[in-house]
Amino acid sequence: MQSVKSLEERPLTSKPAPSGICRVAVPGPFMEPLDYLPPRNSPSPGPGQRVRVGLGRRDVVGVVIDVAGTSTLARERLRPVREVLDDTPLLNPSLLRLLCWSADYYQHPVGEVVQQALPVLLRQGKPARPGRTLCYRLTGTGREQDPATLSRAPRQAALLDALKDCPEGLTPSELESVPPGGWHGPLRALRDKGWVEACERERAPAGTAAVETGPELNLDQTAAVEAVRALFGSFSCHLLQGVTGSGKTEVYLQLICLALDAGQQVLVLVPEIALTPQLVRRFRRRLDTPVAVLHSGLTDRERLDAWLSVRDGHAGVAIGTRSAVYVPWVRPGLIIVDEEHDTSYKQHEGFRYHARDVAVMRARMEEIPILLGSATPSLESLANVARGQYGRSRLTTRAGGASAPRAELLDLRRQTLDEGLSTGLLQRMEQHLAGGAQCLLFLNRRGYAPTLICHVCGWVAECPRCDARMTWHHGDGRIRCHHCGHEKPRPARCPSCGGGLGGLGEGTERVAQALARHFPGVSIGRLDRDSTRRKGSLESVLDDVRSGRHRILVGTQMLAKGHHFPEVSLVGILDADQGLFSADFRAAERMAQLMIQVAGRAGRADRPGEVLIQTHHPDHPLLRTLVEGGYEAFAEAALAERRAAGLPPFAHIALLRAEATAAAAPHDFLQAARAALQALRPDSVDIWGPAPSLMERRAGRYRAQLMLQSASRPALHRALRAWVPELAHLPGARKVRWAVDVDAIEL
DNA sequence: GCTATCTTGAAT
DNA sequence: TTCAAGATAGCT
Repeated sequence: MQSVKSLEERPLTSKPAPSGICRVAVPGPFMEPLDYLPPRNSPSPGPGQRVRVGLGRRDVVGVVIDVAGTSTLARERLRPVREVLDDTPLLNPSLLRLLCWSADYYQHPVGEVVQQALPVLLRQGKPARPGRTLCYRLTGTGREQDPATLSRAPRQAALLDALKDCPEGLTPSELESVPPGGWHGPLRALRDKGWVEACERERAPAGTAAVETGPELNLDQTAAVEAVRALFGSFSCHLLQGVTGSGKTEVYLQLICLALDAGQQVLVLVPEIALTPQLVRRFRRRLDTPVAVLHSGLTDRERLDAWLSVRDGHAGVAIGTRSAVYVPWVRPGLIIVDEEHDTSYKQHEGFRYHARDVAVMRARMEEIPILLGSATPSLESLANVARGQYGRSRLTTRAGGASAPRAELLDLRRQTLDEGLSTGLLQRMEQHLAGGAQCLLFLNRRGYAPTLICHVCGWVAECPRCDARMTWHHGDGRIRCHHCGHEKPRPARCPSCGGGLGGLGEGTERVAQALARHFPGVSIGRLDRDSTRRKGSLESVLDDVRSGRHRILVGTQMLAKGHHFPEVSLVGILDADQGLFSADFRAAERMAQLMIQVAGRAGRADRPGEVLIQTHHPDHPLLRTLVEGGYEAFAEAALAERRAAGLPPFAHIALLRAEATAAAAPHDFLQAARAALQALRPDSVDIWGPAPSLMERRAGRYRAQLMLQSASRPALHRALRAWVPELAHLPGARKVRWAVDVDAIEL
């Protein structure tokens, strides 16, 4: 383990003059820090230290951003800092800079931005010290046990196995993810045997031993590692484009090891769903350093401890979801963003930042390389490669030499459909099943039928709160709105005419039912949010597919994440048309990414997978390009379309969104906002709207938006900086909930 | 003239 | 965001 130099030992930023004015980021709608006088009886705090200050008639916790000589306000109008909460800076200057950049770029109040980068306990003013948490570890006898002897108690075996990896013990929430279906029982059994004991843990010891070494890298992987290694020590952005199963994670691990050897820390960002216990375990087994995990499932205490262990330089690796991009560190070495195309990196409410983009800026500020990995990179990143801004390495070989699946379009116009399944697809499934293989069907629609309709009068079940139809769920006999969560029992008869009701269209439930009819005796698994709601049920469905019990698996986009099924030889995409004609210009990109990701789940070396895509538009140019040329050809064509239409990444957009229960309020406010913007005469910025949002009414609120578009990023931001601070004072601003969404990804 | 509710402006 | 002063509606 490299020498650990804690933040406390680092030289402080220059000592502020005692008369200096503290500029403090406080929670509230302030685009700039507020000015305070130094505290009366203690030394003046410096940048990065938390302070308690008076704001109105209450006390709030803020962070000193910088110390200035003067204030725009008269000195006697300033209040002194009430209390300094940190002896040393909690956030270092480069992180403060990143936070200020973020606040400006996303036009969000700086105090809210800083606040959201802090663990909850620090936001509340609690001391920045690690706590002690109850955990469980193996006893001496426990360490001598072989999990294999517990074959009759698989959950105990899993627990034992996990505890062996962590000599310092596991906390209850870490145990949560180990065995499927609860850990209390198995843990009790292990404690009764005297193999496990309770203990208190302050933090993981400095040196954890790697218990596994990685496999030999192939040529592509080696080349990728070398390409990124050459970039160490300065800013550079590199795309790792690797088909599913090509071993991107091994490249990450090798690079992490190189950075650790050089005494540096590594930050790894993953999409929400990808941060599985298996991934964390793999990292812990392979790396010679504590691995701090940061995600929303932690308790406040655990989150603070993980955060501090990175900030103090204790953990060499931090792996986390979106908000981890703001974790402070002391020896920045490398940032990795896995599945960089994933839209969950963009926060969809409040401070609407894009963690991947912030990560790139962070790498630039820290002067370190950043690696973006994906099998299906975003068009933004591919455009940056084309412009020469990003480097790129490709991984083309799949594990075990599996070849890429063959894709084919199935023209639905010449097919009879049974519950969304064409004869052509059913026949092909039969062949594959007869050959002993498995089939996987993708339909991005859960429930039984997306519409419940009256066969007599045409009445359809609509959500009372949204401009949307309610989806019929057969399993529990209810109808529910997938947009707001509203649900009720499925009416027995048409409320309008008393006629009989039926389902229009297909969801996964209905397709699974139809498949059961077509393939009697074949076990069918379903993978969607409904079928995996119960804890452990996701794992049990996956196990049943891997063990071969299920021969057919039908599911939603959950299929696209992480699980590989080597025995699957046929992938059916039931409805490719959804993404083709959407009003959202990113729909096609998302559909192509999903299709490629789902297709990537299948196949093995001796039996390449086959992908059948059902469509009513087999001549659609983008779809054809995707099928004939693969994702890269698709991306090239899609980028050409975007360029011709002047859309991102060839233009930059920002949305002003507004919503209210009163139908006219959003439009009126946006109209005023538009006028205000035009009065500023922004240079080279186009204004579109106000226009109703794609689904105008949602959860009882009417929604509308105004779009700003510019080919020039500086021009767009100049306009935003002048305009956004005016918005709150506009007539009607308090009658709506409004938000600025810079680089909006969903329209 | 009273209270309950809404609107508005300000916070350093 | 949170707070409170001022404005307004509805009522006794």
